[in-house]
Amino acid sequence: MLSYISSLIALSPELESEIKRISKEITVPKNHILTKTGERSHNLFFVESGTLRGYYFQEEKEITNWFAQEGEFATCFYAFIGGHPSFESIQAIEQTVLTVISFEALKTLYRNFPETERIGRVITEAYYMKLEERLLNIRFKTAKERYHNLIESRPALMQSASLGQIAAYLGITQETLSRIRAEL
Amino acid sequence: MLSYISSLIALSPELESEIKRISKEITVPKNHILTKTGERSHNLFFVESGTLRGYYFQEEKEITNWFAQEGEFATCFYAFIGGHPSFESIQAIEQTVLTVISFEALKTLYRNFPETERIGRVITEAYYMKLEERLLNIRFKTAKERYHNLIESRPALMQSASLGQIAAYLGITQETLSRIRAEL
DNA sequence: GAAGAATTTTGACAATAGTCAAAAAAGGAT
DNA sequence: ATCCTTTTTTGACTATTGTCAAAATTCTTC
Repeated sequence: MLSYISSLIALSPELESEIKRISKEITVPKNHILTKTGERSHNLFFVESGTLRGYYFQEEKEITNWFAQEGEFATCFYAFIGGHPSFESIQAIEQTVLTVISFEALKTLYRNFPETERIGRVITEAYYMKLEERLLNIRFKTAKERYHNLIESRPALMQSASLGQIAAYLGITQETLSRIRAEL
Repeated sequence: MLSYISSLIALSPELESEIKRISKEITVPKNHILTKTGERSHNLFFVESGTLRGYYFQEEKEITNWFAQEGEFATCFYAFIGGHPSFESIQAIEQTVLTVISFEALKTLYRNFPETERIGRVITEAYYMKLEERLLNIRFKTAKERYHNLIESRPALMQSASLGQIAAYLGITQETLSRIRAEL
């Protein structure tokens, strides 16, 4: 995480040691749940290796909303920007190494090192742009195109995520995805 | 705009007069273009009455990306969060009364009245949640459901926006929308 | 108010994606 | 290795949406 952050802002030795102090690295096994729907205490995660997914329930069914892989930040974004309770759960879909910072610690960091506010902005921006891109994709591309896009942009996902998770993410049924896959 | 802002943060007399000083109300006619793709100087708009649309070109075709109506903020959001050049254009689709604040003035406002940062956060949040909702809609609802949703949530849009604009916004073709409409 | 432009509707057809049900394959635990 | 569970694939059929072309309607402008 530090090397990623240092690509965003200048990292003074004091700031670096402060970030080290408030963050901790953890390793979670496959299927481990990091955040549950409705939870009020929030963390910002940075994926060092492995994969996380964000999901929630809709009409009894689990809907996978996003994936985060190596080098990406992940959090319940709605809670991140608004301080609301999380409406989605976050789960590791394979063994994952994470750096964790609590929202409280992050706020204190913003106060003591104002230049770190940029981190928050960059996360917001990245989240928003990804969402925008997905919306365009789904509005104007066929399921097949979206699937091939996903393979290109996140090849590693194909190993770790299940068909059902990928299908929900792409907004299609499992069966359709299975057929698209068989075609090649 | 002031009455909307006062619902978000306490509005001291000084802050109120400062906002009045840096913002100006303008009236633009139908089809007037407020922001062009690629522009570097940006404004935040607040719609007092009327309707704006954000759009851009993709493969020669104009794609309507969003609508903003009475009581909503509108801007090229990507530029708003990241300070990038605008990738979309903003146009009034009917006679529209707007309050305008430039990004520069807004930054100065943030500095002088830190409580106004909340405004930026609320705008970000609203934008993000709307986008998220749209993505869910389009992932799991049929064109018909999405159209009826839109009628419910923005009845006034049906008068001011053209069929093609609404169709692009919903991610369907004009013909399909026309047929959905005819069914009732 | 007529001519021309733009927008909307309709038709016929094709392609895409969904549904429900069952079979096949893969993964885990004992 | 075998049984059990979960995931993935396949089949048959249906529903939804897109495409291309033309007709009808509405909106502008002179």
